[in-house]
Amino acid sequence: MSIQESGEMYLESILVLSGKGAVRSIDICEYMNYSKPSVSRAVGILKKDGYITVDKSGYIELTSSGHEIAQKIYDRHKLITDLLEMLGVDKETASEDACKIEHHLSDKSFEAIKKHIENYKK
Amino acid sequence: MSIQESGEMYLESILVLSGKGAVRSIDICEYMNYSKPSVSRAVGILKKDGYITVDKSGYIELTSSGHEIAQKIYDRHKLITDLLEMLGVDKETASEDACKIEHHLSDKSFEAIKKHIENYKK
DNA sequence: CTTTAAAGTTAGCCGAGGCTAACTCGTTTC
DNA sequence: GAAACGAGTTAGCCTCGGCTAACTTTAAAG
Repeated sequence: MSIQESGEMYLESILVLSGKGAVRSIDICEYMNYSKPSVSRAVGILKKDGYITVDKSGYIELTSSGHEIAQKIYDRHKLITDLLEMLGVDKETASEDACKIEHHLSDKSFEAIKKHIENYKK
Repeated sequence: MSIQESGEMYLESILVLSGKGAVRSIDICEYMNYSKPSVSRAVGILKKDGYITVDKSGYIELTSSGHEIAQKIYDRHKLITDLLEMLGVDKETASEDACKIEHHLSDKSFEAIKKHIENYKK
């Protein structure tokens, strides 16, 4: 089965947490504010589908396909946040909106916004 | 219970269909490409929650609260489509993306984009 | 060594929101 | 007036993705 929106959120969270050290399920629980069983199941699915690996000690790492998705979503998150902030939206609202929108932006729209922001910065 | 994303889609569809004549459940089925039972249940919920009225013949109308939500979502749809088209995205992709993003844009971001587009047009 | 605490899993509930199959009901058509 | 068709409903299935309760397992602390 192809990845769902919730799966994208988990992968993105793992990517973010990876930047701060080793990642276990419990870290995902705290970060996403989900219960242990919810995270346990999600981790099992992501593992089964080859998006992450989990070692004997419970440490989680993104595979290349998992990393690809996580990075794609994270890039969208940053881009949308930047766009909204450029338009005068406060950081917090921009990030909240980006969090939900990031899953729904096509590649075409992503590229268009990116080009626009790059031009604007010049 | 407060309205869900799917409820917003139904209300928006009813608004759009209203512009083309009277609206029955079967019209919503065709427009949204959903089965009759799915639409029947959704219509029942929207009615129960006071977003629409359904007369003895099955004709559906938005109440003021239903219309408010439908219009809000439709306005977001148009705004996002406009924004993406301004950035060079083709009409079809812009509309598809807008369809999904429209449910996730805060009032703040909506207003910011609106102001930006208005300035740009001048 | 035993107790405790932290991490993870298993079992099973729930709501949302799709679906099909099969029924009802009203109108049209022969 | 009987058959057929169109619209809507009822019953019930399924997946997704949260949840709690309760269990296991491992490691730390006394």
